Amino acid sequence: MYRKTHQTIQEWYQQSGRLDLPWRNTDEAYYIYLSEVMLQQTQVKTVLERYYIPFIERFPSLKSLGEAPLDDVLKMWEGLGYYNRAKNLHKTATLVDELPSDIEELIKLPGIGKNTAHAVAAFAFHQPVPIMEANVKRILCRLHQLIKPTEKRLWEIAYDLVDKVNPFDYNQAMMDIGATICLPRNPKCEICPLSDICKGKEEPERYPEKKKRMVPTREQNILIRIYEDKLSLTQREGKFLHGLWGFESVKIPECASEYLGEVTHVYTHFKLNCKVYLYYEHTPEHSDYFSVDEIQKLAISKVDEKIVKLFLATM
DNA sequence: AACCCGTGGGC
DNA sequence: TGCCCAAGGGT
Repeated sequence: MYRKTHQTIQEWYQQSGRLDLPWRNTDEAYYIYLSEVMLQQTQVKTVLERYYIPFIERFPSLKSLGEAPLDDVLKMWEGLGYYNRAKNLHKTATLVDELPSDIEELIKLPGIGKNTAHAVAAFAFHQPVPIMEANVKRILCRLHQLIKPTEKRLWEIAYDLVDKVNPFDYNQAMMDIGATICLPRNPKCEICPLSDICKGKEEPERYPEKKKRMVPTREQNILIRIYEDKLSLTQREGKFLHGLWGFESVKIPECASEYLGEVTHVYTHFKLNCKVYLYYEHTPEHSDYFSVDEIQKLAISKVDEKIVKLFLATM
């Protein structure tokens, strides 16, 4: 089954695949696992140019990662987004000495879902299983003209199509085909190695259904408390920007505070509009205070980075 | 199943 | 510009 298709995919991969990606040229399971977590909902270019190598240099082994303070891990993750990934990565490093090879064991670890478990199994342990990320999903939808498929159906198709002889190259190839040929818009069907078995190539952009997003706007008042030339920041505790340091959000700014200006930021699900106020404390409150230099050593989010810049620009 | 969780690329 | 979207996981 699919013998010819598998051969075509393998030939395409050797000719046109992204063979030089660093996580494709290592046997170290930790390095492969790390790449899978960093690449969740994150483009290859971002991970490749700014995060993957520095993170490995700072935390060269699962052991060193587990022994490090979470704040250090978050600092290396700063700017990459979805910070629960860093928290779960660190947690997993404290739980195991080595990554398990079984999908059932991998999926029990925090931050490893069905896809990442399959990816680690296929790429680190060369198991004959398919993966199921954004590129593969789009390809499978087009191959079978699926507009809004269930996860179950997608996995059935994936297991049917996977090349069990060379699952590593097959899975890497599928992602490359999705990233360079089977594009969301204007796919290059005329040069696609899968075009022989693709039922959706006449109207590829019909599959799968586009996501529609609501982007409401939220208003916030940010209060920068200053005491002896140092700024007050607190470490966030909820799910949002977990573990990162940031400025305080208040309902009503202190009446003696000075209006600095506005900062905006766009997230996936909402737009944030911050009015920033400055307030000089007479006595220190129960939060920590940092100089601008000291703030550089903390892990903070993009919004708070913008707020620091606004503060510096108005001084 | 649907929603929350960040940031930046690319058009 | 504004919008879609990216090697998803947790709930």
